[in-house]
Amino acid sequence: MSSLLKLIKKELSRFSDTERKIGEFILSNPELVPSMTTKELAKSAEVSEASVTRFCRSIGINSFRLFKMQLMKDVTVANGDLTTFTSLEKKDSVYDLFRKVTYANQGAIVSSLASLDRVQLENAVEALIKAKKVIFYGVGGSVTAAYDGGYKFARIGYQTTSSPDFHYNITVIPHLQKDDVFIGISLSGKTKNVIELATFAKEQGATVIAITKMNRSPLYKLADITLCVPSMEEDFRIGTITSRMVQLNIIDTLYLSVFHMLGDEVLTAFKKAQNETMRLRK
Amino acid sequence: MSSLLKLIKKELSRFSDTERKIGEFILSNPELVPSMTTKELAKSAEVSEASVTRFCRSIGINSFRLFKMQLMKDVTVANGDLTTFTSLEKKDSVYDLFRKVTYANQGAIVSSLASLDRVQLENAVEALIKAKKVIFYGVGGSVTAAYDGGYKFARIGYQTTSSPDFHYNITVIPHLQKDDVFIGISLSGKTKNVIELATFAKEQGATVIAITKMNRSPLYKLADITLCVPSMEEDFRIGTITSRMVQLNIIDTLYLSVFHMLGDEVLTAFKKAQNETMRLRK
DNA sequence: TTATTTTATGAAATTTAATTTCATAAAATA
DNA sequence: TATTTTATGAAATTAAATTTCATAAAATAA
Repeated sequence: MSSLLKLIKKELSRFSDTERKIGEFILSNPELVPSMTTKELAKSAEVSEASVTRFCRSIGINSFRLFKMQLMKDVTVANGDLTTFTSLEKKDSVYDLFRKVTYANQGAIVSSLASLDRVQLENAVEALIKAKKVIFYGVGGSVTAAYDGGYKFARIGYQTTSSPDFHYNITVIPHLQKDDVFIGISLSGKTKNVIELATFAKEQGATVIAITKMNRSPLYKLADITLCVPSMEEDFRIGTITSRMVQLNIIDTLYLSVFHMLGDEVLTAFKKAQNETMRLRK
Repeated sequence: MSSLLKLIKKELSRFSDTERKIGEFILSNPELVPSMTTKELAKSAEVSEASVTRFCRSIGINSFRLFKMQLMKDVTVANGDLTTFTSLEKKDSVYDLFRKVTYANQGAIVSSLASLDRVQLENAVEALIKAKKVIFYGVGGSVTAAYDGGYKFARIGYQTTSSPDFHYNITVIPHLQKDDVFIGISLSGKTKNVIELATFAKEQGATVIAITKMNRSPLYKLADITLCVPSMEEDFRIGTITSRMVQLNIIDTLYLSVFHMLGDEVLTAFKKAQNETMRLRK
């Protein structure tokens, strides 16, 4: 079964009556939905059109159109043999696991196409262009993405910090200026430390960007700009793995966009660093 | 190449100027089109919206919406051969860049299916199972992967280090025992610091695992076990980005495999940590 | 060559689809 | 029991795709 259908099935219990009607219709007619309109689906599931639109948001996908795309992709891939992904089995060989992880990571990255909002992304890039200092903050599994962001943006001339140390960050945040940026990374959006520092950064006048799931979490509400990652937990072990990939994919995009926009000035410095690396290698 | 793209290519000569503009844009950006509107595509190909609609008819598909569906299906399935690689253009919008990065990352991950050797992978997992201490070491862009590895393996009870500090590592390596593991991460396999520490670790009797490109680099030759990442650098900016994803995908696999094999004993500790995280969140 | 018809195209109008707003009723909380 | 929050559908709005219509260029006929 496709990852999207699995997700719906899992969330079914959390849904309201209306949402459940929609979810159940989709689960029993997955191949029909990609070519339906909101109106048709609304009629079939006996709900309003508005509820269909809302349903998509509720499972972390930005629009009905993207939802259909995602669903179709899932259905297509599952049929095409690639590696019909079922969660981990006792008897899996190491190589089986490799294929499953690869497949899951790939799927997660692709599905971020559906969760990330275009306007929010544009706003984030704009905010970063204006900033001098950027703080990346995440804890636990999100430290990797924070670290990666800090490294990348330092390379193109930003003052960055990306320490997971809460208290260190408290000493740094007061130095943020009006146009500077705080990027809080938390899958759930409920991580206390992240929320506290984000709030603190906002008080200093910095722009707060959140990289988190699309739910009504505190971090989500608090942030000026929200970059949403898809919520997809296949196997609980794989779940935590794939979310990191998606965070990194977003960081990559921010970096590349800023790089792209800053253009030549950065490029010179970049090339200089590259040459020096080459030289040291000899 | 997908059947739809093939068709367009074949018909190209028959097309009018306007149709050719559209066809050419689609051929050079197949991964972008499925999420574009007629307006966007019209603008990109420098034609009118009406012409986009007509183009679809002209190649025998009844509506633009169906055309996109078809194309997406094709692109998804055809993913095996990602030889036609995206490069960045001056006029790319932020969202274009996002789509390209996503596509590139996804492609890189999938292509690691081809570069990673099954036996080497099995050997690596076996070595890790036997180890108590694991050192992850990479510099520059590879620090992210090293850090991630350190974090993951610590979670399942290993003694790990993953500092990019060369001298710190020199003080740690002498404590490695016979079955311990040193994982050196370097895309080129030529990074001096990594080679030196790997050599040092090997002298202590540790097993050296390299995550690197498949070339005859010093690191490649020196390592006991080599986990190869595909070498694919189209655009030099995207190149450095995607390589990190592949490294992480391999780390993920190692982690998951070891987790899988260690089984229940680790699981208990894992759950304990998970519960505590939940509790602290409140 | 010149007049007439056909074809290709973009601008504007129309139709269709999706989303948002707003009012209301139900549920949760104080 | 009063107040706030949440969930929902109807209606309004916005966005996307298609069709119509006018025009200019090419093809054909006189």
